Amino acid sequence: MSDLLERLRARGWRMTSQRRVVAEVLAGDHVHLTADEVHARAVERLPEIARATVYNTLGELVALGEVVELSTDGRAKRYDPNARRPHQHLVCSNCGLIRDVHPTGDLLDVLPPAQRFGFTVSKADVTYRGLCPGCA
Amino acid sequence: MSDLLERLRARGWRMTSQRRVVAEVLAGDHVHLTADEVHARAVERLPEIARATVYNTLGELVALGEVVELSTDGRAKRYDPNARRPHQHLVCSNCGLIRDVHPTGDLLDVLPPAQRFGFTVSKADVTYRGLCPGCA
DNA sequence: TCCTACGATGGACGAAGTCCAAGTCAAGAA
DNA sequence: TTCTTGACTTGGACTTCGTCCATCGTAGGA
Repeated sequence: MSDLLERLRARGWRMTSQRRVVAEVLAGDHVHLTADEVHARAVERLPEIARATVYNTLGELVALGEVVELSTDGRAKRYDPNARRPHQHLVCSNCGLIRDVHPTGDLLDVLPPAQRFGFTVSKADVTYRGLCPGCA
Repeated sequence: MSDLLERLRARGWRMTSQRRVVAEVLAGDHVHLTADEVHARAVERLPEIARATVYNTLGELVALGEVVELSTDGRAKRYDPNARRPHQHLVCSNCGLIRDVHPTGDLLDVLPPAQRFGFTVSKADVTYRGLCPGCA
């Protein structure tokens, strides 16, 4: 994750304790926290950090392409730090557990030209749904 | 759409003017209205209809499998009456236009067992993103 | 060390959705 | 047809998630 901080600094990001803490909270695989969860964990390390700062920082990380935003359930958006390797998501319909998955092949290939209605299609976001081992 | 009303009645739905109006507002293809849009159109036909009633009715239609709920942008949920024929969605990244599309093949096939983490995967929701003819 | 523009703060605000107590009415019973 | 009743509707308060903004603080260059 420190390479993330390096990349951000290289792009002219002013490094503050708040931004560092948010970036650290997001470290890891299969991490899909809501903004409030990020804030709660950030507060443990930096008690004064404001909710608005977390929202601002998450928005910037998304704009920089370092984090992807997902809304799998229509409730709070979740933030996924694994943005550098494209992937999709597998969600448990019962408990909400989310895993990053890598389908084989190109998902755009299965959408024939006649089904594109003249759109220039550039990506496909897939949410696989089912039951996780614990809920099945 | 009147067959929808028949199906609902057959399932023991008490038919009220409010429910009828909501069902009528949702008629058609490529319809993807938000709850507030449904309410606005319902009010044109039945001025006293309450927002809560629209939410209740939409929730019931979803529970009955007659309407699918989608959240393509993390903002308000949208309601798609074309629930009887499985399909996916193609969304314009610029203006938000949504079309129903039918990809070829089974989208579950491209997720290898090793990528399922023990989940029982039952469906795949796909959002294709790109630019519509008007925005390209 | 000093400056200053960029970032953080926190409280108000807004959008989307839920909840609930009280009133209304669809549809079966008589 | 009228009666009855439980299901449905109403509207306003409330919750959650997120944004905005005026003011304050500070990272990092001079």
